[in-house]
Amino acid sequence: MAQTNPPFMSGVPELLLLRLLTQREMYGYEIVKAVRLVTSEAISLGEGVVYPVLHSLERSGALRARRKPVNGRTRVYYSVTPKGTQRLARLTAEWDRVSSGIQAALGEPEHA
Amino acid sequence: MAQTNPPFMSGVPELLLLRLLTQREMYGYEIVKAVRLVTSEAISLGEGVVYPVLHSLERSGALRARRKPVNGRTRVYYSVTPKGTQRLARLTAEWDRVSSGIQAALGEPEHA
DNA sequence: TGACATACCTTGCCGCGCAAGGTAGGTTCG
DNA sequence: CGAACCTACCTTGCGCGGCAAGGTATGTCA
Repeated sequence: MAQTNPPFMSGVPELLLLRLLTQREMYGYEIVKAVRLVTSEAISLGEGVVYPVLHSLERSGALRARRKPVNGRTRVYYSVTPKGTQRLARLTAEWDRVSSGIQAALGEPEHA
Repeated sequence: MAQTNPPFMSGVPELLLLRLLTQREMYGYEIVKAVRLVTSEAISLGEGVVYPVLHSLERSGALRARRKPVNGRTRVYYSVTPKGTQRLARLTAEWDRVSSGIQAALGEPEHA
């Protein structure tokens, strides 16, 4: 009863974060709000999603973290490494595959 | 620590099955193969996904089951009830929202 | 007889995504 | 100076969705 590979629909938060960070360096709290913005409120990831994903991406070498004091408060800025760029490419391709597959299914005539 | 509402990316198997069954009455084993077909191999749902979803949709009144002997073997054909049609509409709308949100995020310029 | 396809089903579990809660500094305002 | 609220970071705990695996039974064809 092994659960070998991840469910086919997962990994979207990861995809979104990598994509955002490709455009510019950002910190967690900022990302939480940016996600709502760029997805036109369609998707809202809480901090309980964002921070863990950030940490795991850093651990796997897809992101680099840089602590930076701003106004006497510390922010952790993340930027995408080459490894992260690769990962983004893989996730994007997979997303395209899956979503266009679903689109195809939905696009079929209502009655055969 | 309550888990109130379902994760934003879930319910795709349900969506797919309802959509297929809208086109014609089908039985489980047939659906397993149909999903691969209509999604151009992009998505493959095993029987361990399909049957439980079928049962839960029936329990909730979205599907009606009809046992029908074919070649001395019994098949269970499922068809969509009005309730199921409503559910399909809701799921489709939600999928459109989410997937176009992601599309928007992915479509942004690589560097700001 | 064995192998393979059809056709149904359930069990068990992994891990994603999430709500909730916790810490701490900054500002604003009465 | 306390209260209320925003910024900014974090972890804990868990529900449940999706899945692999395994189980039953009939049909069929070499």
